[in-house]
Amino acid sequence: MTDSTSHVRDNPRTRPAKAPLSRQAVLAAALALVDEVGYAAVTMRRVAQALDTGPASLYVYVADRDELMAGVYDLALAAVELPGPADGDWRARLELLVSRLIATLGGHDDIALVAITRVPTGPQTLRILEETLTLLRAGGIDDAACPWAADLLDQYVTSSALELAARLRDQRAVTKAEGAAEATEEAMSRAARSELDAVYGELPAATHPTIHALRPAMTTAGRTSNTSAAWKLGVIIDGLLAHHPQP
Amino acid sequence: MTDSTSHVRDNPRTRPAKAPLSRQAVLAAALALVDEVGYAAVTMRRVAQALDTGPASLYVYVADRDELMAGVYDLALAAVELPGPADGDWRARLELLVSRLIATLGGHDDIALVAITRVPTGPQTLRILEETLTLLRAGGIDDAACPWAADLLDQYVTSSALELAARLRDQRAVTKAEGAAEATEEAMSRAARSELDAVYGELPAATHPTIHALRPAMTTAGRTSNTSAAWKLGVIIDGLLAHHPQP
DNA sequence: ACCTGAACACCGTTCAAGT
DNA sequence: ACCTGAACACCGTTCAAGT
Repeated sequence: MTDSTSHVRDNPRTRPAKAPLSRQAVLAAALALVDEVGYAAVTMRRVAQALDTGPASLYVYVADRDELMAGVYDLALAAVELPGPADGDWRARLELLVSRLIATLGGHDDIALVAITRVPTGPQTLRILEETLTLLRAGGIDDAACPWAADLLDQYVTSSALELAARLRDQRAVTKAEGAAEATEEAMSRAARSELDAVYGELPAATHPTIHALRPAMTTAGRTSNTSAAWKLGVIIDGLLAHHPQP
Repeated sequence: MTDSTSHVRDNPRTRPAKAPLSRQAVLAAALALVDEVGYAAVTMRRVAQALDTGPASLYVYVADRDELMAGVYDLALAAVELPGPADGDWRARLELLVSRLIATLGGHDDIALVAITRVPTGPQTLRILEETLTLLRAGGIDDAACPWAADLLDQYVTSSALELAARLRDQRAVTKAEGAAEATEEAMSRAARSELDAVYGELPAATHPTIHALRPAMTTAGRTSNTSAAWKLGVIIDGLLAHHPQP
């Protein structure tokens, strides 16, 4: 559709007043593209195109694609509101913060991949780290253990966000494929899960007795439901409270 | 160096008896390349080159790059030995299994990225899942919770392997940069950590009081040391034992 | 001084044409 | 029947040449 109107958009007279390029504009355009075409498909060329310029122009504002994506990651985190006193004690607030982080990051496709390649250090990341450490301390976690605990929670957030993003991707693919008629959760349960169910379900008891025995549990509940997410986070926090390594 | 001898290697008479192509040969060549040039730099063209053929020939044995890497991932897991009765009770065995998984995957650069994009279902993956579930059951974890617990452990393994891979990459870069004279652990502590230390260390108490207060803990111990890995795994297992969600 | 067109050195994947 | 050369449609990044 861009082609049919390109000579109109290219015309300086009809072009929508093209705001001057800036780092913020580049990051915002890239984040919008992540949502539209997916993380992997966001190329320097496509970002440039969205900004009505050439790819070379982006390098005035970002060092390379990696650094651009790190900026997008931090920009996405700006939408995460910190829980307040009204949200309960430290544990309730920490659980709320973590679930907001997973929902926000997972809502921008695979943007959480940024946190896997490098340790993010943007202002929004630091804002959330500060809050996480504060809540952990309020929970009585040893000062020496707090950074490790925050790191563990971060690993959990990142991998959960990527799992959520994959789930949403599957969901979109299915609803798009089948005329978008059925409920979203229902649609997903057959598509993405059916192949995995087939793998686990057909393993013979002779070679994989435990997987075979747990077959109903492995399929019914779903590996990445909302209840499993809450359960996992509960495990980690209970573990933080229970774990006292031999001194 | 390939150039100087290319006309010799290209000569069928001097070429080392080029084994016939097979899926196993392709996977093995790709795994060797992952170790040599890194996960991101393993291209279809480079794998083909290592096998003295063209990239198109690979598509007889693998569907695409993603599926090739999934095969490499499973191949890498073949080296993981399952703990036996001599290794202690279920918990000791589970801890040993997890640390072997992290060490093995992390030793092949970013190969663990495979487990983030898709849920691996290769034979080696299933062998290890079977053992993990067996150990969890032996530990008294509820049948219904075992798949979730295994999933949580898998998230921990994957992200820890990627952290380890990043640490080893930094280490190699530093030791290579400075004449390879000093001890490896020592070399790393200044390079990869110093920039992160700078970020945390220079945050003012006014805006980030907790990070500021915990500054010594965040730098001294290191975010990804062996002790922190053991601590984190201990937290998760203690959490699995302590967590009993409201019924 | 700032911007960018064009080029460089790559990619994954396909398929017609060969053996 | 099997294999692959050559081509297609892309990449990220650089830099000389323009304004």
